[in-house]
Amino acid sequence: MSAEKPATKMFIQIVRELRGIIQDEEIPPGGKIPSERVLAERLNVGRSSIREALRSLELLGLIETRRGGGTFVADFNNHQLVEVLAMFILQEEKDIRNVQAARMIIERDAIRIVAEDEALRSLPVWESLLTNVIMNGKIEREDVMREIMIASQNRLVLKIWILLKQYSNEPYKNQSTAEEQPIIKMFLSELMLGHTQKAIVAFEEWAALLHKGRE
Amino acid sequence: MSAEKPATKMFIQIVRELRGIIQDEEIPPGGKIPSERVLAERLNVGRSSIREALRSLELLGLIETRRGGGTFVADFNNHQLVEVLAMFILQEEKDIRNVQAARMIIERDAIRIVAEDEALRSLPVWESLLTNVIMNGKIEREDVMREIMIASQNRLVLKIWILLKQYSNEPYKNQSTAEEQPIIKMFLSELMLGHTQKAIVAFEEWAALLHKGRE
DNA sequence: CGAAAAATGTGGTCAGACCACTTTTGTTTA
DNA sequence: TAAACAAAAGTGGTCTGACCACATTTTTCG
Repeated sequence: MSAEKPATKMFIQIVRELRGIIQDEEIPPGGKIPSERVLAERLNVGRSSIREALRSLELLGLIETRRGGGTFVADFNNHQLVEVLAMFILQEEKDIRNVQAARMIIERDAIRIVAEDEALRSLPVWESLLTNVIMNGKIEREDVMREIMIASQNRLVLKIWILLKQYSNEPYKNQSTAEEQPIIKMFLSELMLGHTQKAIVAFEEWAALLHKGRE
Repeated sequence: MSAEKPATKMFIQIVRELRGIIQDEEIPPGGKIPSERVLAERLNVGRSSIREALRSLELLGLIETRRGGGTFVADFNNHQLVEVLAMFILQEEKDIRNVQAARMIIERDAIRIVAEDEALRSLPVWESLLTNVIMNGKIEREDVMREIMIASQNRLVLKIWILLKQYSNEPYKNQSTAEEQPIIKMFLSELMLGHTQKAIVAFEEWAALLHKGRE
């Protein structure tokens, strides 16, 4: 009949209440949430139910817990979510090429973002990297790309990138070879000039070079 | 076994083990997971710890539970994830933008891949979608993009896309408006013709249109 | 006053107990 | 034999109470 079932699971309900509490009491990121025992009494449920809800939120990276300390509202920027999902989703991906492809998609776009933004492409870091290549002749692709990923200012994408990087597990450790240097220089130069397409072309040549040297 | 200091939280560890079990025993989507009591004994932990892990995965929509029935691995799709994350994060407009941006990066590249491949852009599905737009006038952006993601043949990227989609999915099932239709038609046409740039431009106009209609 | 020590608070984990519900099993019956 | 029914077993849902390990606060004492 119309008898109200607990349509939503208890722990989902608790998640809702929790959000209400955080909101009503204006607990800021980093702020402390009432203890599990207090919450249990306040919401009239068992502590274990409270914990199930809290653990869920923790897995999502929405709260942090410190043993002996308490539970705190997390900084929304560290989603543990990505890692956990990766555990389930990436696991079965044996095909490294897919990972590599995914990574390049992200990298390519980050380059575009940086190149097309006056402020971003003017960051001193590119000049610094370029100088480094010319002077020392050694630089790692990963380091360059990390700077670009960071510059592109999307933490979520950065997170995914780092994750893919771990999974692709490539032997890119090599110092840049003499063959690589002119490409790197061109890449960075075009990037700083805001020539998106040329920068991406150079980027792809660079990638192809490394890839070729491995088979 | 020695007294190991669990660097990672117990319930996270259990999540890992769970993944291993699902993998090793090749439990398919919809398949049944061992009962909580069995798992507790098998992993030598308390049932409550098992439950905390399971509840976390349930919140992520990775498993389903049926009271009295059992626990089952789910098919990644519409589950609490969106709702819960929205509940906590939606206020942070910035994060949503990041998700949306990440999603568009992937979509844009998938379009490129399809458009630049003779065989892919010739798939009958595009003609079918186009017809659908013209005849019924209604089509969802999500459905179109899903076809493109699938066609681009990178399962990993497809999965990431699904994840991001859940994160950012707009609550409204907006049918395509009259305003949208010409853009959709142009998009699909250019795609089929292999005009990558034009297709992407149309794609972005489409996105902008949807985005605009929401503020 | 300041440092050491004790008390308190908090999350982490476990064990056991019911409950409500579903599935399986076993028995009876048409 | 086959269908229908009833009993038993299995499973998730929840609560309680008990320790533990660690962190913070309070008290005590030099």
